[in-house]
Amino acid sequence: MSKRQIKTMDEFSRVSGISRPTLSKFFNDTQSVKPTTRKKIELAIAEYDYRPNLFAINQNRKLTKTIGIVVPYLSDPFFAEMVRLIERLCIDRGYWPIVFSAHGQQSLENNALATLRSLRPTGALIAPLGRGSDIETLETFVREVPTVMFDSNVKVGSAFVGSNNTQSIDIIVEYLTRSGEAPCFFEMPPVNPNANKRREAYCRSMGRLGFEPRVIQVSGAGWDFERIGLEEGKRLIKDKLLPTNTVLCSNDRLAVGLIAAAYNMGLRVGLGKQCAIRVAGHDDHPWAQFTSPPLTTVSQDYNSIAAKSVEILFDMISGNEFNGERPEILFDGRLVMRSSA
Amino acid sequence: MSKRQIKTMDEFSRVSGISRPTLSKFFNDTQSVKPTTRKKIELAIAEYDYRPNLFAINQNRKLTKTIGIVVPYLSDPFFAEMVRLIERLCIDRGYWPIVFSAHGQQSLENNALATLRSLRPTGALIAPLGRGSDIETLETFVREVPTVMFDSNVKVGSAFVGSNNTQSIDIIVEYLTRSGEAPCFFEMPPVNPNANKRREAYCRSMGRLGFEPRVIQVSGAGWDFERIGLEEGKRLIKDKLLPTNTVLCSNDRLAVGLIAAAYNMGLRVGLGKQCAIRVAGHDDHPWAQFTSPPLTTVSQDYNSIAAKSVEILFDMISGNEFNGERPEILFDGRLVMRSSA
DNA sequence: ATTAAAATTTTACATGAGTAAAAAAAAGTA
DNA sequence: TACTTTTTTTTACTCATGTAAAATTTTAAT
Repeated sequence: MSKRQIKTMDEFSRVSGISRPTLSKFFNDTQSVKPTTRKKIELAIAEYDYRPNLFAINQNRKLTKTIGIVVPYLSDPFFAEMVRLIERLCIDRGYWPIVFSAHGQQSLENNALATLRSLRPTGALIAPLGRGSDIETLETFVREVPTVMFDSNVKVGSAFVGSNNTQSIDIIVEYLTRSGEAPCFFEMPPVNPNANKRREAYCRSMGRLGFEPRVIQVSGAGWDFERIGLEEGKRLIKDKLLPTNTVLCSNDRLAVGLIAAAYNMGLRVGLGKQCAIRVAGHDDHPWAQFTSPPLTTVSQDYNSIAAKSVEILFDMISGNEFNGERPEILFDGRLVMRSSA
Repeated sequence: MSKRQIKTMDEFSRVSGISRPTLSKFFNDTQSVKPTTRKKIELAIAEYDYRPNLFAINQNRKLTKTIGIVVPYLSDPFFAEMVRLIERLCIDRGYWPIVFSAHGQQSLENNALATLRSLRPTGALIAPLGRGSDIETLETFVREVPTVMFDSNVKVGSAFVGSNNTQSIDIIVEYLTRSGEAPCFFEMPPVNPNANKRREAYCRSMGRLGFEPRVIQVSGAGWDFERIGLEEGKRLIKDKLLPTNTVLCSNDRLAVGLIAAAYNMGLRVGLGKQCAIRVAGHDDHPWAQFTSPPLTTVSQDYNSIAAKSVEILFDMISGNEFNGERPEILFDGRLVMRSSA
């Protein structure tokens, strides 16, 4: 390594003795040049430590080889994990994923979309804020770049991949009623369509099983779900406002807060005789296994959602129109029985 | 909005009636053109929804206006939060932050550095993997781009910002010994210098206070700290291998696991008479407030670390050499008393 | 109205690659 | 060896913006 600093492909062409167009071919697809040439280039790279300038590369390509990923809240382990999976899948296909987080704010989501747009990406995978999203901005965006929406189904973009909330809520309600008292449903004001879907699914499931649905909606805004679960949970317990001793939470983060609240109020959580309250969640968040007691929940199929989103996106990119339809693919959840319910 | 699609600054120049160089000036610094001109441009932007192509912009600038952020593990809420703060600070200075996560793997860290390098960023903020980092790659990187290291002090790069582990461990050891039994120290094989610093600080503090230090190092690799805390914690409790009933964990994530382990083994955690074990952590992770019981810990000063890192980076970018010295700035921790210890 | 200063426009070239077409060289085959 | 096919080189143009220098226009001040 470390002769002099090579900055351009032209210089690198001179020192390596390979013509620039051939180098260009090589950097776009290593396999597209003869093995002997490839060897020579790879040796020269090792010696001069040259890498093409990403800006120059992407400016001129019509296919940018850039994929935008936008999530509402990167500090939420669900999205952190989804991003990890999606990033990997994009890299494997030779693309360059760029991640943006809206940090829960519409202005930042719009900002991310604007920045992303000016990168002229090949495609984008967006988990929108949901209720907080600026639909018009989203629509402008998807008109310009092939986009798959995931997680939260705002009706924009030409495809959606997410969880089958109806099915997943169904199995957990079914489990809870079967193993004990029928649950009430604990939620905060919905931030996205999933939350609504889940409440509706809960009501239907309860109805079908012959129980009266009981929805407890507490106040609270933002993405600080655990805090809301904790504070509102304490209040509900103190004022005895929970209609049942089995609580199905709209998501795991809320459940984490509620379990903390129960502990704080001296209520033992779990399914044993000596327990005062059962708590269940939804998502199988990374934290769910480390609550005390571990959280019974229903998992979202992270891997399938990520894989399918990416697959559909690349279908779209290669011109597949899905017969003019907007595919909506939902993956089933799986019951994860632990000891909180 | 929505006349025809404007794709280049040239087109935009024609439809807006403003010359291209003036537009260029405007997009680089809104304030650098006359108010009347600015108004005209802003109106035209609103009408035609034009944004300059980021690749073309950055290719040609010597100052790229791009800042790279590299963290070892984005799913760790500590880093997620740091990224959030740093991103914001960079944007406020008119720069474009790009985030990379090594996902705990050396190959991915190297990959991120390579990609970042080919973006020719103005500067970079790196929280290295630590023990898993490829020092040579890091050194090559920092030779080329102004870099501030944070969180984990591998001795590379021209500045470091992090926590004062000596001080922070000191106050929690002091608190624990003062309020009850002296703690043992629970750790896993160190992934970075912080872990070592903390163990050493623990031993010194204990020595100074006249206690015998007792370090319990369990096995386990990777970044799945909670799992290690849970599984090894269960083993330690079952086999009665904990030398004391007060445990100071090397970090909060380990403590989260240990609290779950204690619950699982029927041990009540807390500082009351009827509690069997006290658990304390380090970092004040976002989750620390939602364990059962809430975790007593010592906070890292997220805001100061982020702010100072960015400040120093921009100092470096504007040519400040710090008299040839490598500044190492450490922020003190603050004791966060909750009920786990 | 005159003059000076500030801002904008005109003109022209730079950046670092992608890419197309024709010519040349290398490899494979009969 | 001659011929065909594949690969590489040569040449030249493109992309969308940055940026410098000179000419022009606008604004402000006298």
